[in-house]
Amino acid sequence: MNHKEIIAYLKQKNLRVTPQRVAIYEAICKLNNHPTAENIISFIQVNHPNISIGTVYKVLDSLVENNLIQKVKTENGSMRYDSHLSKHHHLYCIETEKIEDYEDSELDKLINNYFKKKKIKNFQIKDIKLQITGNFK
Amino acid sequence: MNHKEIIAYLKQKNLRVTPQRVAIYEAICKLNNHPTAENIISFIQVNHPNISIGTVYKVLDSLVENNLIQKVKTENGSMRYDSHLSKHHHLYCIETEKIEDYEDSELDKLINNYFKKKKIKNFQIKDIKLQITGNFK
DNA sequence: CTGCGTGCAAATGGTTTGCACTACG
DNA sequence: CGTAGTGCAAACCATTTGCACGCAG
Repeated sequence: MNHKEIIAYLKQKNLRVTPQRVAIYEAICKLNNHPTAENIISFIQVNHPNISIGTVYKVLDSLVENNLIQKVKTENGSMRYDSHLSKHHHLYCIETEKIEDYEDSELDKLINNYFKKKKIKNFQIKDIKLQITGNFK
Repeated sequence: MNHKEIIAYLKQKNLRVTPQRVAIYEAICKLNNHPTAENIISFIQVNHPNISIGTVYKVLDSLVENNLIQKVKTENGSMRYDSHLSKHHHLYCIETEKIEDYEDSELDKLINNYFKKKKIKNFQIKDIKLQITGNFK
């Protein structure tokens, strides 16, 4: 998604278009693979030296609220952000702490079918996410 | 697991038996359902008024390292502890933030079989955990 | 113009750390 | 007795908040 498209997208979502918002959203798109707030900040500070950390967090929150991005929590507690919106699971690399998206509609179907037959008692399922840990080869 | 058994268990794991350790491990067993460090501290402080927060965290770390308990991270980033060691998944209640264990060897078998056939390219799976979110009825 | 968005700096909160002291084995 | 464990308080670090100013609509 390029600059113009981002601006159009923000407008369409009824968000005020500010240079900071555009930059932050652009950063998340370019920094593929779940950047932390820190990653985003240092990426942006190249072109926006006076953007403030507080602002970044505020913008991230509003992007999450308006469903432009998703928040992913990690093993060590810090948050990561993902511009990839469709339902997906995550691969966690034990060694490098890298996180990658994993989409697999066949697997989703399998699991959904399983829970269609076998309900969990006293619990109504809303969503199922897999955390797959291992190593990239 | 009662007091005596806990002491025996710690010994068997080559851990020094101190009143603090016993109390903390006992607290986690009794406070079924994934207490936070804070939950544990306030539970223990009834009988051990001068136990220190730092100590609790240190003991929790050593119990985790020695495989007496497991660490579970939550949505909001704080850690929870679980004396339940066998492989299991988690049910997250959206409304109450309650976490419950979910064991289902049939499901595990299904998923393992699936990934035996369909490998993820460039990734070697070590473990798979499901986060099932929804509501308790 | 009006109010949302921003920058700054201080506050927060859960967790960690350093160090002198204590007590388990 | 020697060393691992403890208590305390200060440090950490990612994130949040409050407030005055600035800019988008």
